[in-house]
Amino acid sequence: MYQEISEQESIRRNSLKELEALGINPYPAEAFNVNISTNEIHDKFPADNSLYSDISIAGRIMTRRIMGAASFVDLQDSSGRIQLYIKRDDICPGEDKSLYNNVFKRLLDIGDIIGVTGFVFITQMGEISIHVRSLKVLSKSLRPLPVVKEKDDQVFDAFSDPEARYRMRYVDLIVNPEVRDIFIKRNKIISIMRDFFNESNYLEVETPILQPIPGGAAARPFITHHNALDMTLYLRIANELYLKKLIVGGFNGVYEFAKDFRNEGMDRTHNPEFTVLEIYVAYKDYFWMMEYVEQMLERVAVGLHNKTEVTLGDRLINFKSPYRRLTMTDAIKEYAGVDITGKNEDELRAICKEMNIETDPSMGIGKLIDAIFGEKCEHHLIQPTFIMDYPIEMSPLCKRHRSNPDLTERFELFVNGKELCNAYSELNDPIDQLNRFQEQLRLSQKGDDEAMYIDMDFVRALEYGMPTCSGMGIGIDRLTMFMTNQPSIQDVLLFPQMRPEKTNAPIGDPDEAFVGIGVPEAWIGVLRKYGFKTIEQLKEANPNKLLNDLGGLRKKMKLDIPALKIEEIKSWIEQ
RNA sequence: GAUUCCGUAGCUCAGCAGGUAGAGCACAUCCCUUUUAAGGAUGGGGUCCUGGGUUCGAAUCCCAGCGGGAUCACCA
Repeated sequence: MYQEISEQESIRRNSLKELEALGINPYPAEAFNVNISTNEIHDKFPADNSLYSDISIAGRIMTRRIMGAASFVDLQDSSGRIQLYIKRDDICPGEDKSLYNNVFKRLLDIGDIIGVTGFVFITQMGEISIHVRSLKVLSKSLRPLPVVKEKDDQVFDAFSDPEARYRMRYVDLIVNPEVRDIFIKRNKIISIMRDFFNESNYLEVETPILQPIPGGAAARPFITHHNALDMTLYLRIANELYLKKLIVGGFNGVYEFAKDFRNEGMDRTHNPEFTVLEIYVAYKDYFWMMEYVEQMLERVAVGLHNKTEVTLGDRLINFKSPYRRLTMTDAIKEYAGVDITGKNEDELRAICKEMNIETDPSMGIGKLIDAIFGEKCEHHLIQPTFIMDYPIEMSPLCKRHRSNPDLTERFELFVNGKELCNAYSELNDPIDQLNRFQEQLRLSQKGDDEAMYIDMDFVRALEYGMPTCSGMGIGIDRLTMFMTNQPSIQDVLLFPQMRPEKTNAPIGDPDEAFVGIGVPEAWIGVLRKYGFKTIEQLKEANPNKLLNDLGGLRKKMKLDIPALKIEEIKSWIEQ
């Protein structure tokens, strides 16, 4: 196949061949011994300069400033950048200057990966740099990297096209250091949480992603098929039921950082696959869990920022505990100005109508209340706020409220007007659980396509007895968005879901095929430019028209190649 | 799904009362031994997203499609 490449790519491929011709392997197999990183040098030099006379470091060439027989290179490794000073007569001590003149100056490019040895010094301009004694090619880059420049914290020509950044995250990570930082912070968030749970002696577990019944939440699942078992399987929408089965099994506390999958819309806060932390702890209730969440988030914020306040857009969010607690009824009273206590379905529908909130007939009491809350309250909840005691219809896995049977012991934590956590005193009454599942079934028959599936194995587990228990789920992607001040979920996912790219696959027949039917090599490029990518296309052409057009192109492009004869063209086509 | 904006060189972008496609960086050749958005000289590089239409003529105007962003709707 033939792949169209740009001029710059073609130059780099030629450089690659030249390197090989010089006996330099552009992709060597052996390890390169690195004994220091760029940030270590910046941290410790020159206070501790005795250590930096014999260093060995590797990274990517990010910019070059060539000044005759000496050059400066910005080398980037995983921790940052450092300037290299490369002097011809230092890396080429003998008569042969080709390593500098040819290899470094001509055959290496921005984006190539090299290893160097040398010593650290400070230039006249005051920049800590490495005076290079030897240089080795570690990997040749065949595609030109976007060149981002910077002066006085002002960035020039940033690689900023979101589509290109998300599709080619590797390039984004190379040239945009703040992107790398987001993902380092994301990892740190998870580590802090994991440490926190482990200190409590809770057990990290793994539960099935392929589930026969997509339980534990209400959402449209991705559906797949297992061939050997010849059965439908679903990618999990939640792992809640499995984790609770483990509490039945006798673990005191279990947690899982889980990828969940939901076959729904995508936007700034939703990706079809996303990460959720769920944790379940025996003998606790939702009051205990609120305090645990407060401690956890405070610790994450301090771990990342050394303080509990976190900047989010033009707001400052303070994760210092305790957080405000508000029942859903009180929140609606406060922000919507109505008391929903004791209201039936028709009355709630009337309230919605009055407030211009859209409803449909499938909505029960729970969904109607949720609609009012979503419309009138959520966006007010900027600082971390626990909303407690949700209507029972909305929470089929949650324990009935200890003092009001129409409510559940559930809370959600809202931050910046968005839901961050969801937690319950878990329902452990197997008979009530089955009734609630059956109620969900009725809702789904009524037309609610988000009602839950019934998992009879889960009911059976509860029948063996689950201790009182509190569980909590928190969206790791959203938490990362809050903690790193990113407005879009795509910016906290390394590889956000995208529509397939227009194929950039190789098109057309290779050079050999054209040569095979007698086309002179010099003409192959012209034919491609003219639109003949395959032999088949060429054979359908009119020879006389082709002769005329190619002759015209030859003149226009000032090609220094022999003109074609009609017999030649006919012979290609007739072969 | 709706509305709206965008798609031009490797990157960032200009060009759009329709008339031979531009800049900076990057790239190539040359000069330059402590520079740093290095500098100087010269040069090459384009399916103007795709397909139709209007027109003597379309990157530019119109229609459709593809891809992306934003807003809204949907979404435990």
